[in-house]
Amino acid sequence: MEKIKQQLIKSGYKLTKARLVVLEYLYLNHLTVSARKLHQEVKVCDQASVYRTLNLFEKLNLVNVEIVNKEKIYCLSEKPHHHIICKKCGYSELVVCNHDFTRFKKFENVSHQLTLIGVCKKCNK
Amino acid sequence: MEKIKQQLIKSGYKLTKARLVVLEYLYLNHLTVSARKLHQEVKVCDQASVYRTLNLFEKLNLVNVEIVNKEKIYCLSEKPHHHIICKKCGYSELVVCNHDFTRFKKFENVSHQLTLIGVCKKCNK
DNA sequence: TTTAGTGCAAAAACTTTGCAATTTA
DNA sequence: TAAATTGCAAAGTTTTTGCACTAAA
Repeated sequence: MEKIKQQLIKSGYKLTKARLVVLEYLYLNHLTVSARKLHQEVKVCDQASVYRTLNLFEKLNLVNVEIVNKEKIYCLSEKPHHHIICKKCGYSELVVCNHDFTRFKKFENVSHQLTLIGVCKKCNK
Repeated sequence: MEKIKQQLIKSGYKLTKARLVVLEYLYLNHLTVSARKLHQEVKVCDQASVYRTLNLFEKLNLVNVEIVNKEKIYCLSEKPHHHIICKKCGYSELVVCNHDFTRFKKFENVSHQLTLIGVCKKCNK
């Protein structure tokens, strides 16, 4: 988390309350959050600020965006990992990332997003 | 494509003009399309029908949804494949899928979405 | 003190919905 | 012909924006 703060500063952005709150929220709940939910739960700042913050984080590649059940969800990309998500109840677990998808003929700076979607055994009873 | 049509029929859905057009569009342009663009280019049916069709296809797992540059993009999931996409110009290529991400302790019926995002060498000059 | 960032409220963009009319099987 | 699907127009959501005010460095 400190590292991310440093990166924000280094890139010329200020460490504002909105950014710190969103960052902390993503850090603590770093499984899955949509912008809407994040704003509902973090009442500290305006929704516009939540969106602006998430957009900034996205631009700086601090977060990954995925879609689950028609909802954009955000998570910190700090540590390489993925999620496996139950499409019925939303339960999710981290999946360690040990993939190397970086070598391509015509592309450089390649990063990857992997989302695993299934049904957890509880829901599948 | 025939296989998909059969699946629609078997699931009790009618082969309407809207569905055929969207299906064909996805088949021909099966790299990346957003709902908006799809509707712009396929002027045959109403936007509501495009959305309804894409939602149906999504429910039946006929398409995958990913996010690139804040845009939901759809592609047929018929053949296992992924995309590598240039985040600057949108240029994309298919990447053959040979991954097996199906075995998990607490999950069943696991499918995966993988998106590779980079910068193509043209843009990186 | 300066500049970036915020909140607010309004606008824009995106997606869904109800219902009468149409189309498919 | 019956049932599913569509178009249209309106409503609902989500996301962005302009601008005066505030906070960070």
